[in-house]
This record gives sequence, C-alpha cells and structure tokens, in this order.
Amino acid sequence: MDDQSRMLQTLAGVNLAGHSVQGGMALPPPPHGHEGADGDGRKQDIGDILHQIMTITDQSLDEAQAKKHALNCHRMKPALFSVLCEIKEKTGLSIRGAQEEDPPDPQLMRLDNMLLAEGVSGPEKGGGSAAAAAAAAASGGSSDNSIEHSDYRAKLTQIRQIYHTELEKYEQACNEFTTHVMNLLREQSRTRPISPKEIERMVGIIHRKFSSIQMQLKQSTCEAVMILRSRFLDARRKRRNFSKQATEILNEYFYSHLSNPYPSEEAKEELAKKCSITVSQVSNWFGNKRIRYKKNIGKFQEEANLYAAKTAVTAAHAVAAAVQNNQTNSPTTPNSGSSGSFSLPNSGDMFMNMQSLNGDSYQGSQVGANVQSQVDTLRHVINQTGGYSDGLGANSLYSPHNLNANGGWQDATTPSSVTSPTEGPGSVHSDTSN
DNA sequence: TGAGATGATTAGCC
DNA sequence: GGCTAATCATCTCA
Repeated sequence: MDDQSRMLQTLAGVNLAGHSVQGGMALPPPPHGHEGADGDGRKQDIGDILHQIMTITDQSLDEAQAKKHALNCHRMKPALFSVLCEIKEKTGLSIRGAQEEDPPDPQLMRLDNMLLAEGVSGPEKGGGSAAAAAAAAASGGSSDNSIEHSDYRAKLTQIRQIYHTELEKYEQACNEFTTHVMNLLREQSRTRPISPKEIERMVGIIHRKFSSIQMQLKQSTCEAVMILRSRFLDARRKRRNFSKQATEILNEYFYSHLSNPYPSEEAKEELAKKCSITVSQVSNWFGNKRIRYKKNIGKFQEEANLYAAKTAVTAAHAVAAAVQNNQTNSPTTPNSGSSGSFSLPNSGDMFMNMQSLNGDSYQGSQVGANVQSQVDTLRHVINQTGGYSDGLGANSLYSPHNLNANGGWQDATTPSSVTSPTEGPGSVHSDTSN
C-alpha cells in the first residue's frame, strides 16, 4: 500500500470516527418501544434527552478540539496537506493561475511614460517639466513668461507631491494588507491545506488590486497635469497687446527702415530686449506690419510721417550733439562710429521719409507743420556738418516708393541681412538711392 | 456690443 | 528657415 492510499484511509478513519462519535452523541437515542405506555418513563426519557442537549455542545466542542489537535499532530498531516495542495493546484487554482499572468497593461505604460515625461514620477527635475522647458525654449528663453512658468512649476510640484504622498499611502496600505493576509494564510495553513505558492499567488492578487487603484491615481494625476498644461498653453496663446513703448520702438524701427523693413537677427534680438518681448514676437510684429502696411499704405501714411518726424528730430539732436561735440572737443571725425544701437535711425531711410515729408502736398496739418520745422532744423544742421544737402527739397508726396511693382520692398535684396542696427547716425545706407 | 486693431498661427512658397 | 498671405482669436474703444 502506498503512502497516499494509507493516508486517505487514515483520513477516512479519522473522519468516520469523528462522525460516528459525534453522530452517536448528537442524535437522541431511538424512541423506546413502549412509548406512550408509561408516563413516568416518558418523563425520564425527555429528561435524559434534555440533559444530553444541555451538555452536547460542550462535549462536541471539547471533542472537536481534541480531534483537531489530534489531526494537527498526526504524523501523516504534512503528507495529507501536501497532496491536497497538489490537487488544488491541479484543479481550480491552476486555471486561475493561468489567467493571472497578465501582460503589462499598455494603458498603465502610457500613464507611466507620461508621468515620467512630465516630471511627476521619476527623478525630481528641480520642479520643472518638459512642458515648461519646451515653453521656455519656444519663448526664446526670455523672461516674459517666467511668471507663468513659475506658476506652472509650482502647480506641477503640488501635483507631484500629492501624487507621491498618495502613492506612498497606497504602497503602505498594500504592504500592511499583504502582511496581514500572509499571516492569516500562514495561520490557516495549520488547519487547511495552503501551499506557499498559493500564498504567493494571493499576494500577487493583492498587489494587482492595489496597482489597479494606483492606476486610477496615475490616471487622475495625468488628467490634472493635462488640465494644468492646457491652461498654461492657453495662457501663452492668449494675446496681450504690447506696451505702448514697445510698439513705439518697433514702429520707429519699421519706419526708419521703411525701404527695407527686415531687421537682422541682431536687430530683432535688440528690439526684443528693448521691448521686453521675444524675438519671435518681433518677427511676428514685423511680418504683420509689412503685410498691413503694404495692404493699406494710405492708412499708415500719417503714422509713417509721425515716426519719420520723430526719427528726424532724434537724428537732428544726435547730429547736433555730435557737431557740438566736434566743435568743442577736437577736429577729428565726429561720431562716425556706431553706438551699437539702432536707436538712431538709418539715415538713408530717414532722408527718404523726410523727402516725402517736405513735399508741398503733404496734408498732415499740425504734424505736417511740426515735421516741416523739424526738417528745416535738420537740414540746417546737416548743411552745417557738410552732410547731405540734396534730396530734401524734392517736391514729392510721401509715398511708398520703396515698394516695387511686385508688392515687394525695393532693394530688399537680402531680407534680414541688409540693414543693421549697428549703423551709426552718420552712416550712408544703400537705400538713399531711392 | 460691434467694429477695428493687433498678436498669433498656419499653409504654402522660395 | 524665413517670408507672405490668410485667418483666427483676443483686446480695445466708441
């Protein structure tokens, strides 16, 4: 006889013995044959039964405890449990086990990747994020969005903290629960067949349950990040008018370089710095300005005159100062060098505009008068310095003659490279040929 | 509240 | 990659 058969026999014997005893104890004795014949005898029988009932629970519990102890201490118990565990493995558990081997959840992977990319999970990125970094890069690294960036970072850090706190809580709860269940199963394994494999499997199930909860946490964190990000991007997209000063600076540059309003990269950078905007905003502004100017020159005429006058005055002051400086200091060449700034207009464009301003048919009333006087002053100054004396008296209406027939700017040979902000006030621009 | 102004975006071109 | 042209979306002001 092999072990297994012996054990099953033992098991049967124990159980049968138990049942037989317990059955014998629990079941009242069969009614006597002379039931109903003798009243006293009936009373005694009932009394016996009641007594048995009164004592049955204690007796059976005690005996059950004894049987349990006997079973636990039985030399065949480990072998029995081992066989039962094997049977369990081979039946239902094996089927479940096959189902439990899930492939990695693609959604979870996506969430993990996103959280990692956003800097929510993974190593700390100094409170920054890919979005903020990208936004910072897109803005040309200027500080105009710094407030929004810091706000974004602060909120992202907040999300990150909440995420990690919650994650920690979940992990702690998971560990606690796992330990509890493991202890419980180990405890139970003394009275019922539970293999270590089964405990392991149970731990796996618990972990999966908790990871599904974690996935929910990750999902809501991702949603929060997305909302934050979209709000941040919306805020960036939101248009805000440039300051008056910035617009003035840009217009000054535009009208003083009207023959070729294509600022070089350096000029754009400097304009951006001066206007507290980004280089791309400068590019946008010039793009829009060129288009709108070309589309409706008449509308911009007054504006052009105004800025031309402005630049004329500025130039006049500069030249006057230079002359004065020249007269008082030394007879060497005055101020021919560049200040490195575009704040003084390109003389060629300036003269071109003034040529127009000085025309008879100029219609700006007060502005025209002012411009006229300013131009006169300037002409005087320039004549004094031996500069340009021709062209200023031309009787031509201010017109966009720097625009060619094709709608392009004349002499705009190489956009973004012809003009330079480093040209000094005394420099001669090629556009003077206009 | 509507029209115009203006900054941003996009497609297509060179 | 920069530019133009068209268009969108928002701001400003009467």
